[in-house]
Amino acid sequence: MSSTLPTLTTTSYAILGMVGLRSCTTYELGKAMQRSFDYFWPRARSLVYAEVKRLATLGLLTAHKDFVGRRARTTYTITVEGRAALAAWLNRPPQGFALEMEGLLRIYLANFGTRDDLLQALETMRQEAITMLAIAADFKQGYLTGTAPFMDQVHLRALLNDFLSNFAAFTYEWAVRSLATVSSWSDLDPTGKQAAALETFTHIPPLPDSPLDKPAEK
Amino acid sequence: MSSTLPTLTTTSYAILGMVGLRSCTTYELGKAMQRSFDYFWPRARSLVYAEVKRLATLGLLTAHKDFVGRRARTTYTITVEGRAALAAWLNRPPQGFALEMEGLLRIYLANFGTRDDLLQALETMRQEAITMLAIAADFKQGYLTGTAPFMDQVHLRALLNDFLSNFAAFTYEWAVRSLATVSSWSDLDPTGKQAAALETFTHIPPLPDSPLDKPAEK
DNA sequence: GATTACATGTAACATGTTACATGATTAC
DNA sequence: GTAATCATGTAACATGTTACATGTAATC
Repeated sequence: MSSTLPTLTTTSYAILGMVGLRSCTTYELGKAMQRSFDYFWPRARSLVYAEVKRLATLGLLTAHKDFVGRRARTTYTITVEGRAALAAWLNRPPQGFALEMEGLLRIYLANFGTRDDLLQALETMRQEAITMLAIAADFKQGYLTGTAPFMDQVHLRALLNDFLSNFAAFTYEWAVRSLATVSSWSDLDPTGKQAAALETFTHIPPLPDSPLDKPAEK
Repeated sequence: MSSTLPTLTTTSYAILGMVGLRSCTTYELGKAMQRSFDYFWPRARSLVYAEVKRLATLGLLTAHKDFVGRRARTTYTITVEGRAALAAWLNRPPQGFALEMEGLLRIYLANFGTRDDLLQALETMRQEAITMLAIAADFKQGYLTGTAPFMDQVHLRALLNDFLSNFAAFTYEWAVRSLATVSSWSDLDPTGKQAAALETFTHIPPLPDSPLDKPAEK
């Protein structure tokens, strides 16, 4: 025991953890992944197949094969070693986040295109925020009516939903006010737009003035 | 002219656009990329070298070689075709966004670890938000004092900074309130925590009730 | 003149995605 | 019984990262 594992990726732990919550087939896993992780750890369904096999090889999952007609399928269950690996991972500090937003890149480079291009990009982002809000509302519904899976995890899921729904709401509001600003322009020429823009910089939220427990410098 | 280009990636356009803003060497490009794109299109510096060559081969950039001592270096400049390619790209709707946040995954799987693990993860996220706020504050400073590069783009950069600084502020506040919640627990056991959690679901922001201009369905 | 930091790149590798293939089940 | 959709997977490919290698300038 306690041999050092070949380094697993975050995705490995994500999958290991999902199986830990409930034994399931690879297919269910792929589905659940999309339902649950899409907004904070998005991965293609096809990844699951390879990863789950690797985890089984490492002894972190056990595979149970059965048949539907003549077609095989595999159900995976977490092992004691799997739980230990998860616990060890959770004890290490998390990686930083990454945000990829082509829409923002388009703002950065907007002056190579037109005002209408920019409006279009902003509108697309607004639509996405709406989609995300709708999904968050669904989750809310599920938990409030008690029909959501893993009701015993509400206290944790609530933290997540707080983040995700407010992220969506914030994005929505930003898109709306940006659309208003750009709509008020007749083109993307800087002339006459600087003063108002500089003014908005004064509204950006200040640094928190009393860090709760900033770790001591060494 | 107008031959269809072999499909360029978003990263290609990001690089093409940076060169468009100002001709520069590959090294400067790598630096600038990190300074500018890190929070909405993060990529490793080493990518630039390969990509810039490809763009030159396609005729979207021109390369100018000169020497520092006996060592060659290359300065790139955008071509007319490069500008056209950028404009065409800006006219297409942007890809959706992707958020990758290991910290949120750890919340999802928190019950495989301890309360302290979770507090640690939240604290790491709070620190990251602080870092991001500090960077946003620097940009603000640069623009307000007029020392920032590309001052003529303030009207666009202001939209970006609005997003990024508010995203950071939002994340900071979420981390603080989540830390408070988890601190009030003695462990991660669900017992006695559900009611309060369900209550928070009632606070999630509602869907906007009058979409501005939801595109007509077909 | 040795050490360190800046500048310029390459190669090997890791990770992830798209497109396809094909069996089983359901709806008509 | 045939079309559509669900379930299960594989292989080829695209993209991106880490680690290294090495020249040049700055500093002391």
